[in-house]
Amino acid sequence: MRYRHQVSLSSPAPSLTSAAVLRVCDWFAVHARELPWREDTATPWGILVSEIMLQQTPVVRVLPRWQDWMRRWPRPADLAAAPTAEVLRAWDRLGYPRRALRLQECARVIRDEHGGEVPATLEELRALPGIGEYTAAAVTAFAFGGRAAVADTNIRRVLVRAVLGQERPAPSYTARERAVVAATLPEDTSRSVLWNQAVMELGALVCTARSPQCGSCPLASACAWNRAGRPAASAETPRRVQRFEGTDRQMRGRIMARLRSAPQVPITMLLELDPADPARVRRCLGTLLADGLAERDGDLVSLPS
DNA sequence: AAGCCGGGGAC
DNA sequence: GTCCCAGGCTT
Repeated sequence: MRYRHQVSLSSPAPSLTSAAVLRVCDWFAVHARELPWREDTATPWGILVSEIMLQQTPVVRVLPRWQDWMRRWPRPADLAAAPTAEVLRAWDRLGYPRRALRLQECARVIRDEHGGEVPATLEELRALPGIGEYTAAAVTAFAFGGRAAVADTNIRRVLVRAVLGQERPAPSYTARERAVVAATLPEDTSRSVLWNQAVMELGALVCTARSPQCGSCPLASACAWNRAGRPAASAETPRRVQRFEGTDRQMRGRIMARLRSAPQVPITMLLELDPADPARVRRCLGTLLADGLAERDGDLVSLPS
């Protein structure tokens, strides 16, 4: 285990009672949404694809893209062999298209180094492109039934409220939070898988960021934040939400949308995306070319072949 | 630890 | 207009 993951034994992390854990699992059995990547027929590959698509992207927007994607590329080898331009078009407007590039790289590594099968261990998953700490744990748990501490934005928020009594997590995943997530994870493996799913769903449906429905929460009586009167977060931890309007990120998105719409696009047409500032378009196009999201052939730009 | 990377819907 | 969404990668 790496040093920064170690927890001081002198201050054991607070946790939840086993009764509270059971209440959340019971709640999940009744209220869980029916999502296609949760069906018994879902493959590890399908679950991995869903996790990548769901990174910073709401479920409702992922659903149709995932269905099309899995119908088209049901196995890693199928995606590995696809033209990258088609992969990026299928990604459509899910956002952060570098995820689509990494997903295809991921498929190629799985084909070339794992015999075409999604690896089942945390370490092997974490080594795949586009798979970080969260996704490796999620695939371990949800695709292979392994015991792993899953910590997405929902689980972090629920546990920070219920255990630490704060309205919302810090911007970065702190060692303190990590200790709470680990301490709360049930020892029993199958119970841990259910727990991860249940807390995540609770955060998505009840313990939401904006208007938590504490009245119908199975943790209400155990929740430190609720018991304290749901105090607002201190102003010391500012939101630092990223601006979008007028940024390079927005322009990159506009360029990508234009590239998806035709086999090739003249640079002159791309420059018209911001007639007042063609230098900005050129700068953004440059970063897209550097990222491998676009290709240039003379005056023509296209998605990568 | 901080900054960057899309896009859309809820408020 | 603000905030949020099953995060990851680079510096």
